[in-house]
Amino acid sequence: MDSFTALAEPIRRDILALLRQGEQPAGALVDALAAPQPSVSKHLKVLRAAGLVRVRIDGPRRLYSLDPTPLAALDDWLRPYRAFWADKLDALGDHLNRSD
Amino acid sequence: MDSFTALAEPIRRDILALLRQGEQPAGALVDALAAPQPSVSKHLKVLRAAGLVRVRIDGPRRLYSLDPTPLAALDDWLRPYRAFWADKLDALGDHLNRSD
DNA sequence: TTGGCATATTCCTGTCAAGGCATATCATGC
DNA sequence: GCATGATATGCCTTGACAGGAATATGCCAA
Repeated sequence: MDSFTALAEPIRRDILALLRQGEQPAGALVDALAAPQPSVSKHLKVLRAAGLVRVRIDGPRRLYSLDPTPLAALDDWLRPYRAFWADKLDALGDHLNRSD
Repeated sequence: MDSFTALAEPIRRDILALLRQGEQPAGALVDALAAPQPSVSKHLKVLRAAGLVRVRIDGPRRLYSLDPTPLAALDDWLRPYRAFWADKLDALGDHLNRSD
């Protein structure tokens, strides 16, 4: 599954957001998300397949961490579009929300 | 449909890429993509619903153009992750700085 | 108003992925 | 080895969505 598709699911974006705090065991994610354990496990599998997270085995636990590579690729994908909202800012006078 | 989901379909990203060249009638997109006309029309509808394109009526034609607003939001969504690939360049695995 | 071109919509069907539940695997401590 | 906790996997059902073909709508010209 490509990273665009992997990111299409809200709960998977929530997982990534949680992993910004650093490496975490799967159980911590289950607790934080208040989602069924098998569901989280399956979403983690998708994120792994898309290269968005890495897993490290620590005894009985799996420690998940963010792998930013596909996000950097997404950033790259956005590049040719940036001129468009830069233009919009100039032309329409800064009513694009920059505080968010 | 949210923009993440809208962007998950490759042909829709192709449409956006074509629209970087500027406003174009639906028919030009059909030709460029070599896809069935109803298919392109339906994908344009999804892109419209997600706010990624605007449409302007010109006689019998519909002229589509890029609306960068959701892409700017995506750029914003990426922001808290940028530190991660910046860090990766500096020092591997050093995610201790919680800048967010 | 009729015909023709451009585009949208509808219906149908197949596929793929998510959710829920049960169960399997794996490592650890006793 | 056995029980236990942590995590993954399998099966099943359901719903969402894409593709294709046919048709509808809308606009214009003659």
